[in-house]
Amino acid sequence: MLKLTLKGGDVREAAENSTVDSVCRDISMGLYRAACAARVNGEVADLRTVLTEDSTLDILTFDDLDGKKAYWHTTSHIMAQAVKRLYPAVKLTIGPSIDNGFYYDFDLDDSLTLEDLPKIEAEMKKIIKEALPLERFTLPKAEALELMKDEPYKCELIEALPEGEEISFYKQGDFVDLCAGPHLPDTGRVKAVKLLSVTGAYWRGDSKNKMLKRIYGVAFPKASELEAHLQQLEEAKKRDHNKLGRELVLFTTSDVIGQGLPIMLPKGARIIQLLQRFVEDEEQKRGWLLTKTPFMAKSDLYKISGHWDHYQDGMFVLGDEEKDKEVFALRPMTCPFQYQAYLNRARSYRDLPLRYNETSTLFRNEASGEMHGLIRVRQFTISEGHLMCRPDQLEDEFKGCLELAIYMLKTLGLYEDVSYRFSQWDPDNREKYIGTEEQWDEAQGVMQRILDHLEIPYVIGVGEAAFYGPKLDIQIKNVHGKEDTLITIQIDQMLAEKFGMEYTDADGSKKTPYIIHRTSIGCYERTLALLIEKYAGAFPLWLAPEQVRVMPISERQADTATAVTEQLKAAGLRAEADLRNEKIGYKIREAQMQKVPYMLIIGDKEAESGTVSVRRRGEAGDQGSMSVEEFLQKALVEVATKAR
RNA sequence: GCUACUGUGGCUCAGCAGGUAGAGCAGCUCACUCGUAAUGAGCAGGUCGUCCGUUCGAAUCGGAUCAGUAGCUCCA
Repeated sequence: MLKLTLKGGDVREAAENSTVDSVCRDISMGLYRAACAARVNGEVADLRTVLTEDSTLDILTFDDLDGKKAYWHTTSHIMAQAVKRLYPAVKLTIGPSIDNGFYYDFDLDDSLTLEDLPKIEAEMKKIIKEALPLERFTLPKAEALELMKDEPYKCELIEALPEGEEISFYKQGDFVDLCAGPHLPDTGRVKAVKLLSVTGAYWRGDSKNKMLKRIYGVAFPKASELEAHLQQLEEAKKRDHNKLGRELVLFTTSDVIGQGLPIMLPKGARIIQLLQRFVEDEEQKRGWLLTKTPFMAKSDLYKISGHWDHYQDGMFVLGDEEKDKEVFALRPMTCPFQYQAYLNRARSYRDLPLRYNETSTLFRNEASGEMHGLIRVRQFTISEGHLMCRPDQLEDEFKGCLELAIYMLKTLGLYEDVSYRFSQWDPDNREKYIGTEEQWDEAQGVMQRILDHLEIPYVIGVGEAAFYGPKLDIQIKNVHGKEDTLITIQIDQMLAEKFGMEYTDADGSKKTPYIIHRTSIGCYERTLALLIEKYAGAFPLWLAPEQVRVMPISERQADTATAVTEQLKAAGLRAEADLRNEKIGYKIREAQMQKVPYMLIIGDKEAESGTVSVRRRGEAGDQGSMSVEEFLQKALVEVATKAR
């Protein structure tokens, strides 16, 4: 008998060579039905795995991440089988599970659109009904290639595997796929499936390769869970900043202005102004010195920095090098400009750290398909900063930059939604970067020591570094689950060297300073986008473009309403009066839709007693009456504390 | 840039086997007027993204282009 240590620490006996599946059945039929995969001695494995030794055994259900992955991965195989049945000429590539479902990439010459998905779903349902068992087998490389001889992409994958390795396959009915597993025991385990979208995707993620057709989908053990998930996707779409931001008249775009060039309307511009004032004031408190540098420079500057060689496609170049005496380019980054400020005079070790900040507008010629609402644009304004310091100051200064970023995120209420990425270079893609291997090892080593010392929980992003150095990126997901960088803090010595930046140390020797590139709140457009989604347009009082709407119940209180509005405005609140002859319910409805935080309602009773009936956005009914002064004090405190 | 989809008044949409546009909301005007998410009536508003083509005739068909969306690649 084998001794199996289960999740709770319970030990269970099982006959030698029994399968995980049969152990599940012994434990309970409920578990047997819910099981998706197992973790045997820490390794994720199929339920059909044969147990040959004493082991630890975790049964993974759909509630476990790895259980979900097996479930979705099997669903992707079912989809591939269905597509193969409907389109026999299709060539299979890869089809993994992802965070929120699965996809499969197909090479198919026929067109494939959203309208084809129900047909594929119907075929999948047949396969599910057939409850085909998934059987695992392995082959040596030569035989694997022979088996997959009609699947060129599979052969390419097999060729890349090391010699001598047994290659695993999964077979369900007449469908065989190269796959490491694990998988559900049979296709009948999948219950509710929905195919969501069909898009293009490059083979092996390389834009030089052929573009394949990718189908995304999701599946759940219960139809009700699928329904709830689809409902959630619909709800998320309602928070989409690109829709909400336009509805709430925060921004717009114009065909004749161009792609990636949003127009900030008064309400959006006000929010950005509030954010900028907040950031600049906070940076000043923390010892940052504001610069204002030009939006463009001669090509000479970018030739020194390396932008000309490494970033020219991303820049808006004004003029033609062949014809014109001088060629300019709009700045894609602030670094070389602020370096010129440093180079203004000789620097001593006593001058360091030197912290330069700037509310900096940048221009990047993004490829046409990259633009997205306010998240990815061609002109944006960033809370930029460059900090020059000595090696002995580097860690403290890095920490200071990080603390500032965290303070900003916490104030905005975004902190709980972010994650850290340590973005490193890709040594196999040298032409993307400047500097030597030694310089990269050095810079990344320094950064890693600091991150580990500060106990920052990060994931490593290989190939995500800037061309001049490694980055700590603070990542955030938008309403569709797509991740973007909100904030970045970088360590760089290479550009400092290129620009001949130095300081005189205590011993009289010339040294190159470390430079920290950082942003405190990211770029305002992107941050605004994420705030719109975070709050579904209902901004905290301190950021709301309109903070108070004053509403007389009838014409009789119009003068009082005007006077109250003026009083609030004089005290610094952004207040508007709604003097239209509309029913009070109608006015409230409109203010609610526009997400105005406070509504002040004035009837005869209030007008006579000098009070207002206060209603808070999103709440049913009024909070009660109070004097205008009392409301004003309350509101001003809420603004000052930046309450959320 | 690539693969697909989309583009009708400020917004949401109808009209599309080709015969020169229709609704609701918003706007404006008038009437009503004291109580918590839509008071009533009327008016006005569109060269159907743009350009070229097919046709006696195009919002409807074809092409190009611009813009938007999803994803890929790239990136803050």
